[in-house]
Amino acid sequence: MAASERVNSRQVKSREPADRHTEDLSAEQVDAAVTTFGLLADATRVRILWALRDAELDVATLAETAGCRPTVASQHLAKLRLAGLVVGERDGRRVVYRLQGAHLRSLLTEALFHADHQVSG
Amino acid sequence: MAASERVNSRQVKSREPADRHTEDLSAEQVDAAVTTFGLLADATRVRILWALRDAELDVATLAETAGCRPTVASQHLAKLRLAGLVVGERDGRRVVYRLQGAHLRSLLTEALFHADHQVSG
DNA sequence: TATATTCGCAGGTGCGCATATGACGATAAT
DNA sequence: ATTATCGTCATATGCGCACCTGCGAATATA
Repeated sequence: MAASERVNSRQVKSREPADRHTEDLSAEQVDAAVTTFGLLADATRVRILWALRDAELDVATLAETAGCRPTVASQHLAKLRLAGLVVGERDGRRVVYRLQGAHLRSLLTEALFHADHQVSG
Repeated sequence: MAASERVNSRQVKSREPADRHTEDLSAEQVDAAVTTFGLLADATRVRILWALRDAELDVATLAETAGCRPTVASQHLAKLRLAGLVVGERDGRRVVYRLQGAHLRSLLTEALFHADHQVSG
């Protein structure tokens, strides 16, 4: 970012989430959304998250489903885990991952539905 | 899951969107979603798109809103236009942009609501 | 004048590779 | 029987390298 960036001084603080959609965006909100979008901007991660949409799977299974090597899947899962999008639980030698929160699920559905519209439209 | 599951041959044509969410993802679908996510993985573009959520604005206004220079805003708008997320119409010397399709709107709302949850949670 | 396009550069990211950590099973020594 | 050691499988991590992307500056176009 340039040093002379005009800071969007939004001092509105206490608003209901009901009319949040009318509000301007806070920097943290944009940052969080951008981070999530950035993580979703990868085919392998999308396939991994989609596989985790309705199941808890280990790294090897996710790798096979996503069509990548377990090492690569592990790297992606580490990023997703650090971002709080997934959680992993040890089960013996394996680690079983699952989605964190319901928002991501609906977000994925919405996005891929939108994508399907774009493809066939 | 056996080892012999590979290319999602896209022969399923007539499916209801209702059980689409149970389907496997096609490569084109993933590609389209990843492209969209990639475009949304930028703070300036998110702010631009959010500003276009319920209004039609020109480049200068969008630049001021997004906190960037008009040149930069134009570059972002060019990408968004090429991807079909926005459309621009000439109005004299200016070009007025607007969102294309309702899916993007709901996707933005969903994502930023998710982001807001992450921030305050 | 307002937008658009092109080019060059710095920064970020995914992948392949090698390696480390951790857990389970088997086997052998005490 | 206990435990110590080895080997292996599953996952995680660090490194180097191409590749992509956003910004700035200059230029073109309407």
